[in-house]
Amino acid sequence: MQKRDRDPLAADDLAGGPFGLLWTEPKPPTSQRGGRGRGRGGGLTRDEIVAAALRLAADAGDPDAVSMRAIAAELNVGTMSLYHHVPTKDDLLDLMQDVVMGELVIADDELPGDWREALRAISVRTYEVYRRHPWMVAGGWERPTMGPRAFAHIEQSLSIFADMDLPIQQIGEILGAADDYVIGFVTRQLATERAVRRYDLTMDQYQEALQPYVNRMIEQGDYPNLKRFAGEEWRIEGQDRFERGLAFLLDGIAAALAEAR
Amino acid sequence: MQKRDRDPLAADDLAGGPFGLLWTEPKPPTSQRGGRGRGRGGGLTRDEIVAAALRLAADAGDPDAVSMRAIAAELNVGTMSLYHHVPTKDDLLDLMQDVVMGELVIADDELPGDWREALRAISVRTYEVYRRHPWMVAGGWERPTMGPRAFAHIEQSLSIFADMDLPIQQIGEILGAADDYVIGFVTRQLATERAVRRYDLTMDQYQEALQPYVNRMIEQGDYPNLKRFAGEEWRIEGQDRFERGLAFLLDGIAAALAEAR
DNA sequence: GGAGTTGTTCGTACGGTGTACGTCTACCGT
DNA sequence: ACGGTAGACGTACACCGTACGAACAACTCC
Repeated sequence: MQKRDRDPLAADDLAGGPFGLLWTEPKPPTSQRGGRGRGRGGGLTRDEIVAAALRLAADAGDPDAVSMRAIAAELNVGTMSLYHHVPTKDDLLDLMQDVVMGELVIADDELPGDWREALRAISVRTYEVYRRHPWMVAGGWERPTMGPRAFAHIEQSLSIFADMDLPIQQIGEILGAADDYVIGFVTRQLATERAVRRYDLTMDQYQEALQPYVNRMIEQGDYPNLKRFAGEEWRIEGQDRFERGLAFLLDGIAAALAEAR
Repeated sequence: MQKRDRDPLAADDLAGGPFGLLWTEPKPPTSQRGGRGRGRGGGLTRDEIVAAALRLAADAGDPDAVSMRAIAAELNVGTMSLYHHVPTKDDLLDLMQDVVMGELVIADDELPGDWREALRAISVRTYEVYRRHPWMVAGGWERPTMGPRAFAHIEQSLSIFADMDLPIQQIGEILGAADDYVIGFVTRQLATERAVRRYDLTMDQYQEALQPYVNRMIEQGDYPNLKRFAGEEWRIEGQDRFERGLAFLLDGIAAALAEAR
């Protein structure tokens, strides 16, 4: 994916910096038409493209399934037609990402009042959303999401500390740490699953294959501590471990907040 | 990158499962020769390939710089020659990854005796290593590293809890949480930097461009909490924030360990 | 109504990727 | 001396993102 030439002095750039391009100047929804023939107002919209891309990414769990050609085929449209609505594939990924960011926002009446529970809820939600959209972890991430829905998410995250009068710096540290943990967990979990899929195994088969290999390594190397646990069942767990690690983090944050008081 | 056909019943597979292939059956170091002409014993070795790939990945920070053609060119060798020493590019990434895993291991006399300080040291080291090798975060990750050097790293991680008599399950949770946090942090940090590079800006320019955009968003939307902090300086920090978040996590772990006692 | 403008679609082409397949060559064991 | 073979290599295929420019329908203006 090579960088596209961008005139740094283009009017749009001056208007809103690199950020304004996508979000502040949405293409007007061209008048719908039945057919998709050539000519003006062909009915193809940016939203349609984003939706199709999301559909492709969801159907195949594989992020590579999202290619400009595939999206175009999905919409019965020439590949290059897409580029009139989206400057670059990276930008398209940004747009997709922002749609997903919408799923991060928790309904107001479901957000706990206690900051700890609220942050836990948001983190769990984030975890679930990333699991639902693995391409967001593997692909994209070219730009820290700055679309409108991302703002809504950030706003909600900030709101849970609203009545505590903390400096923004500290809030940023806390929210950042939680985000880091979540996406780290998902990244590693997805990596394991991709590894399993690479050999067309199930998770159980993978574990079974891993065991004798590890034993062999232990035998022929000097690993006293590994050896100590060699016999025991060693499971790669899912959401369980996620909650545990998150609890560590939240406890640590709580301690820091209590101390500062 | 499409999956390569793999005969699931091949002899090697049965010997060591999917794991044995790369690590337990290294190609013998063929007798070195001066020239690289055709014929037997051409002097090209797996180690050489891995080294060249690492060199390429390091020179250009870009993980895309590592292509089979580029590696071959670096070695003055035909592209397809590489495939006699490495089954797949993914496997090559695994090999590269394992070399880097070697950098994770801390010299024994530098590893603190206290578990907390030791885990901190390992996490910081991990952070530094991933920063040095950004391609490991963006690329690879197809298989949780299981090479010899990875074992050394795991062994060292386990060693810091050796005298505490904890169940393996709990140790796994703790080490896993630390790893998750670290790679999450690096992933997000690298993402930001890649975003900045996408528009050929420096970090400062990026921050400058971000500010007015955020302000504009705040003005035209309903973001009371964001608004509260709108005026304040908001910096995207580096290692500082890493240490802070890590401290949260370690504090939480310490609390859990103290309670169990 | 005719002419020009403008917005959109789309075909072709370029340079890149990973790698399957078959061929060639120089060494090795006999 | 000679066949077998390990290893290097050329070609080709199917994919990717996207630059470029032509084709065309609808709108605006005279």
